[in-house]
Amino acid sequence: MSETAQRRGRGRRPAGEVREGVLRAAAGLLLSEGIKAVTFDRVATAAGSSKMTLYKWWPSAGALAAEAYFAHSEHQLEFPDTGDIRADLTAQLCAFVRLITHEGTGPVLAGLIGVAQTDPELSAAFSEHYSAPRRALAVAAFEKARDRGQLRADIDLGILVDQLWGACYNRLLIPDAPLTEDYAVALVANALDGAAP
Amino acid sequence: MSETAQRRGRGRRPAGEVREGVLRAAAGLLLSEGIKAVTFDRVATAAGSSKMTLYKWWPSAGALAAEAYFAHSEHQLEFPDTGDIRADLTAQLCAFVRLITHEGTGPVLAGLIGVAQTDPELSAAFSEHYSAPRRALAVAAFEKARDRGQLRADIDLGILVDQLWGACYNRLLIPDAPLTEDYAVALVANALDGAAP
DNA sequence: TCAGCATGTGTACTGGCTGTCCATATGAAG
DNA sequence: CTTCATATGGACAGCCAGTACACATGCTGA
Repeated sequence: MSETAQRRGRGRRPAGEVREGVLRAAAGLLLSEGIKAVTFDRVATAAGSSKMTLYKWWPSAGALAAEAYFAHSEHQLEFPDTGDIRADLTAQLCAFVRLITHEGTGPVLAGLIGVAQTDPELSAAFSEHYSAPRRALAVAAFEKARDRGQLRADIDLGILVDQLWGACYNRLLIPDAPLTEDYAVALVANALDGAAP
Repeated sequence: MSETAQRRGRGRRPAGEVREGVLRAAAGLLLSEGIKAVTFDRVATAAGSSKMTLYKWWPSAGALAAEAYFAHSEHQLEFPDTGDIRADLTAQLCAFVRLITHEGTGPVLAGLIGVAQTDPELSAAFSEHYSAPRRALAVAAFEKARDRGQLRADIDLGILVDQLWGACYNRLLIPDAPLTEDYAVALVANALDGAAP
């Protein structure tokens, strides 16, 4: 698991080397045992490093977990753009549902969001490196669709993001109802066509 | 703060009396210092009780916090029913937004949902006593509206719940965009009328 | 090439929280 | 009133966060 368990002794080590080892160890713990396992103590032990080093570089265990997650899983950010917003949205949202219903990803993502509620540093890192860029990308795609005349000009595109991805996050975080690809398909239809007759 | 700090000595005490004191102490900690302050240790100390007692009655500190929250704040469950689903929804969602943007409620609710991601007992309690009943109530209101012809017959009403309340929860838990009453109004319009031209 | 320094690193320690064991005071049953 | 079952409380070990201090090593200047 941790191939660099033997310490090299005290003193200074190349920063990048230790940093990479710590992130690898954190990612390993995060993916195998969940967010609760990502503590400074355990990561330091697994990386053959010292807690003091981690405290110097990361403000909280949650922030470390977030960086490890983002570095480990460079998920695709590109938004398909075939010119048909309905098809593009359906494809993108189905892919998103597949991602967050995957056993190794959904709980980890949910755990990160969960800890973010009481860890401001993790919250900031999550927003900066994950949620905000993805929101911006979706809004940009919506703007192009609106310019093509596929979306009404008078609606707030940010709201549309919440109605689609936010709805999925809701079923991930508050699992009172199932989260399936059929759900994603129906979600797109609902959002575009409306619920009124 | 805790008027019953003096212990009555060892031995058995009336269960209801202790239980109520514990819940009061837990609610106090939850509302004043947040979910992180609701630990078995601190609640037991504040209630003048013993940790062992808490372990016997609650499976986790999160479950205790949830029960304290639900018992302390018996939020209104009634759904307005004036016959106009658009007006009723707007009123209900605005009230919801007011509730979760209130300084003393929003962070607490977000904290509970956050901890629920890694606390199965809290997750179950939250679903059973909070989210599921509210979802059922909303779906019931939607069914009445649909029978009145105010909603299309072919849509999944559960999805509509996610698109409205889920969108709000999304802005509560992943605060990349502001959460206002204007937002709630626009949300209802979007959900009912759709985003397509 | 080598010495000195600044910097990052490791050890040790305190304090808080979790989860459990065991003695015991008390409410309830007979 | 006596006896018993049971809830209660104190104590304890283990894990983790966060900090203070000693020190080895990579870098810089001569």
